[in-house]
Amino acid sequence: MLRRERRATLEDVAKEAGVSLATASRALGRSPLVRPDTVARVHEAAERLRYLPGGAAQALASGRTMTVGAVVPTLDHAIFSRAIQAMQSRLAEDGYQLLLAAHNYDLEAEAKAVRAMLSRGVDALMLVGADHVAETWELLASTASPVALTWSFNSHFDSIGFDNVLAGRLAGQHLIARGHLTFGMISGYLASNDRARMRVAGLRDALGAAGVELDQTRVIEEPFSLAGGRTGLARLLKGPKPPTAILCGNDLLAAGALFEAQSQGLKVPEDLAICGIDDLEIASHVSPTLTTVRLPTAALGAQVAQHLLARLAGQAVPRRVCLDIELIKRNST
Amino acid sequence: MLRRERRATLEDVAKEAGVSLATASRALGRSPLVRPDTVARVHEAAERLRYLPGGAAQALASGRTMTVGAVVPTLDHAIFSRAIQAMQSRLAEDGYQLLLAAHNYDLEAEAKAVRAMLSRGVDALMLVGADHVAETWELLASTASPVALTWSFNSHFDSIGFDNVLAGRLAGQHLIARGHLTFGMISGYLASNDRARMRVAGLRDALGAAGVELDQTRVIEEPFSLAGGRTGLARLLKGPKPPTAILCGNDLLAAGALFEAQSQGLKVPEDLAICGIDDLEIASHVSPTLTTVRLPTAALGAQVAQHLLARLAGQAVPRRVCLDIELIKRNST
DNA sequence: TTGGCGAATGAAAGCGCTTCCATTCAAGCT
DNA sequence: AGCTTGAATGGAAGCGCTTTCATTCGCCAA
Repeated sequence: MLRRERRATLEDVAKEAGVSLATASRALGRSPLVRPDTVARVHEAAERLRYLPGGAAQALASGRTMTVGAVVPTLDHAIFSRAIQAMQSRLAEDGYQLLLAAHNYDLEAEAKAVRAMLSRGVDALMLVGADHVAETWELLASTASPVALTWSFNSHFDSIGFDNVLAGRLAGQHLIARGHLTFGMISGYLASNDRARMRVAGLRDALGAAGVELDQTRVIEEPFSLAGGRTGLARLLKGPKPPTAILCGNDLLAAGALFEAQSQGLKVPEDLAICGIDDLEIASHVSPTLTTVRLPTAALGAQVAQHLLARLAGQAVPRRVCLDIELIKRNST
Repeated sequence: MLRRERRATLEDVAKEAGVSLATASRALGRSPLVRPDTVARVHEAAERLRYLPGGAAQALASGRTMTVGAVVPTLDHAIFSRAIQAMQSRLAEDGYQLLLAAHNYDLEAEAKAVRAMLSRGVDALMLVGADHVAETWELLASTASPVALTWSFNSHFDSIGFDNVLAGRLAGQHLIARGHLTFGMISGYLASNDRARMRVAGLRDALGAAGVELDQTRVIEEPFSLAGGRTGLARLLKGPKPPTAILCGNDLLAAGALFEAQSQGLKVPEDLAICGIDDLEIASHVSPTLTTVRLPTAALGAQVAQHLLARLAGQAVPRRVCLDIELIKRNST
């Protein structure tokens, strides 16, 4: 049953339909210069031969690959996988494919991925954050393809993201308003992650405005996970004068902290207030439900796709899009 | 600062290095037929010109795209995003890129994605499950690229997965052993999802062996999410003679069911035993911790990549790989 | 009838690589 | 010295498309 015949080419189709290569190409490529009945003949021929266009040849001849690249830190966080999912659906609507790479917060690996994608050929590219090594910046600067930076902002490239400082600040103001005076923060690793650093800065900002200091030793770095949240809180509680309110870099950390607090016998929010960032599904299902700052990540993904698509279509687009974020007050604070 | 010079081509590099096109190509392509000092000269020239190979041309000339495609139902479940993440890392090690598409359990969309990838050009392809429309099967049968089906098995294509029936059966046997007699199952949607159907079958199997029936009305279909688990359990409890033990199609449903049980004042596991499938991180952090069947999804992803890579390298590989799964007993049963 | 024009089609030139084949040259033999 | 041999290199033919430019043809106005 193996068919060893070589894959049909456009030339075969043209022959089968009794037209020239050029006409066949135009007929399949929705060009307006072909008579409708010719278009039909060519399509039938293509169908009959089970013709599949050869992407490599198309790309070489046209200069377009119909592919968009995305380079993210990881897919292991719902945040990114959801954004990617949304982005891919939107791209697919316009016939674009998605080339994906994750670098696990290794910026050298990121540079390699960007280089590979640019070499491989992508019509546009999205990256996360504004923390990149020099090689990455050079690569981005020298490519002709549209580039979108996401999650945070940068003045040299189109950026679509949210105000991460504000996220920290909203949480901080809320906690201050609740009367807390001793704070802690459980963050992801700060190196290679400008988003995380900005959230800390935002919290510090809000506290500062109320005359409260956030001691550096009270900012704990842990992996973005439930386990990270648990050990993070455990570390915080071990110190002198444990905080009565903590902000977590994301909801996974927050949920982990919540579980740890409960297993240490602390009442949330009475003994300890916990605030997250992201608004993952889990935030509204744990008890107490989790106060958090909602980040519209699916929308982010869709917008990035939309933005890139528009640029590819030659349309004018804003160089900077800042999506709204919002504090969701629930019962953990 | 914009550089409008057209991107350097291999010909430019060859000229710069004072060698022929052929030699330049060989020098950059780790061919053994070039003198080391020539290789060095060419590399320096490439560096100097900031040469990036043109993927389209490489693909057209060599017939290899250095790209592997993956088509998954969704990235919104940790299960898939983790597998994809692992797969991508492994592929990257060998210089392959990952083209990704999600179809949201829409098998027609899946066929479109497969067609697009095959057309675009992928050297190998991975799909999830063995539920596919005719067009997909035809496409897979007529391509020369290696194909791997994952999660479940199929005799016509290489398959890498686990025994989903066994997953259901392990859970069922465990619950039976705990003395339960009235069961329910909260599953994802069964249409377009052979994995889900097999898990139900496995449970039914185990119960049957103990002389217990699983009524069809006790198999609830809900979206794979915490919310789905909640409403699923709520529906189950509303019926006559509510179950004392339930199996959930995945851990998200199980955690949701657990939250719902607790908010309805049921004690788990005393009043109700809950068992999940997947062993997500959350399973070991909720209280009571969740009994579940561990599926090695990250390993799955890595193995798929490994398998495809081996086939691309012309090595012999098993046509069927069944990964071990294991019941993890915790405190929810 | 003839010239002119636009619509539809065809011929052919690449796109930037890989790779087969031919060529060159130095070293190792007899 | 003359010949074989193998290593290193160059020449050139594609890979399968898109797109520019030229050509053909029918039709209308003159």
